[in-house]
Amino acid sequence: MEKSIKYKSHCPQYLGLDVFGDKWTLLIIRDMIIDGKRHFREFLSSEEKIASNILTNRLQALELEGIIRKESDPMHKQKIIYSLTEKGIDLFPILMEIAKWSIKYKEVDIEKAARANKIIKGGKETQQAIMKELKREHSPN
Amino acid sequence: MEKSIKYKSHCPQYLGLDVFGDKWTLLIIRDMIIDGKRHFREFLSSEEKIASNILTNRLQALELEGIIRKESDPMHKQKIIYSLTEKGIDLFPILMEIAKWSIKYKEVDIEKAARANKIIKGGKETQQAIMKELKREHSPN
DNA sequence: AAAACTGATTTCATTTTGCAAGCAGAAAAT
DNA sequence: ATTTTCTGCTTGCAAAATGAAATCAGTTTT
Repeated sequence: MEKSIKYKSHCPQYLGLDVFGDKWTLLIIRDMIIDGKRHFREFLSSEEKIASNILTNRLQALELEGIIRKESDPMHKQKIIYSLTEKGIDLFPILMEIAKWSIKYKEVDIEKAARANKIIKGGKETQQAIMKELKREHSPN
Repeated sequence: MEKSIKYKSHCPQYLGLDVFGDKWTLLIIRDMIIDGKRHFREFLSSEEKIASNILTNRLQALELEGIIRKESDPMHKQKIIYSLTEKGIDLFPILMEIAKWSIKYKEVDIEKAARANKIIKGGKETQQAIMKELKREHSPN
């Protein structure tokens, strides 16, 4: 993720990968979209075990990019709720295509594959319904 | 891309990102799929200017992963032709979803956006036709 | 008052990347 | 025939990113 240096190109794939082309960023988005995670410690506890400094760095970058939003939990002054913007929710189709490919070619956990396949077989409508629901869940305030 | 160490999880997104979750890998695939590039020097000449050692590294990893195939050019003994396997061609939908997102949120080159939008609007059929054609072009021998 | 939990920071070793130059071999040009 | 150019690829080294562990100051909970 570049700070705001000049872009190397204006190719659509490059511009996307410049934002989320690394090992962790899309996994954080996955945590939020698929697993409904919202707090720092939840992200830390994911199977892949991201380091806390990297997590902090990515959350900041994602907020700066306008993909997530930081809000303080009204119920717990010290807790911070991370939620997705529309820009973040729109990464969902990318996550699904990655899942599709992995299910075909890698040894994906059978339950997770089943869960993903349900959405894939549901087609565009199912996917849009999920995204619509996500937009409600993640709406500000 | 991990050598063959234990996977951190069997989550579909993680397993995919473990293969192509970096700045360069999908750009090489883009070069092959979108721009029809087949030779080392062609990849080197892309706008984003990948370093030659990184390129070598990624091409090796992609071959090891079974995403690309190396063949020597019968017309030019010293030239090597890199082509896509089915596993590589199946990354095309991911590239398209990334393009879709970038066109919506980033300053994508207008001509490249138009080219991508044509495919997007063509729907699943257009996409499948392109992939079928790619499979012919990239078939071994 | 102590303990546990919050998001984050610090330190430091390891790994990955970026950059520039250079390589041997093959083909093309002179 | 010999120089020049082109091929995929390597090397050396600096810079940046990552990983791991310990630690932090507040805030809740016990």
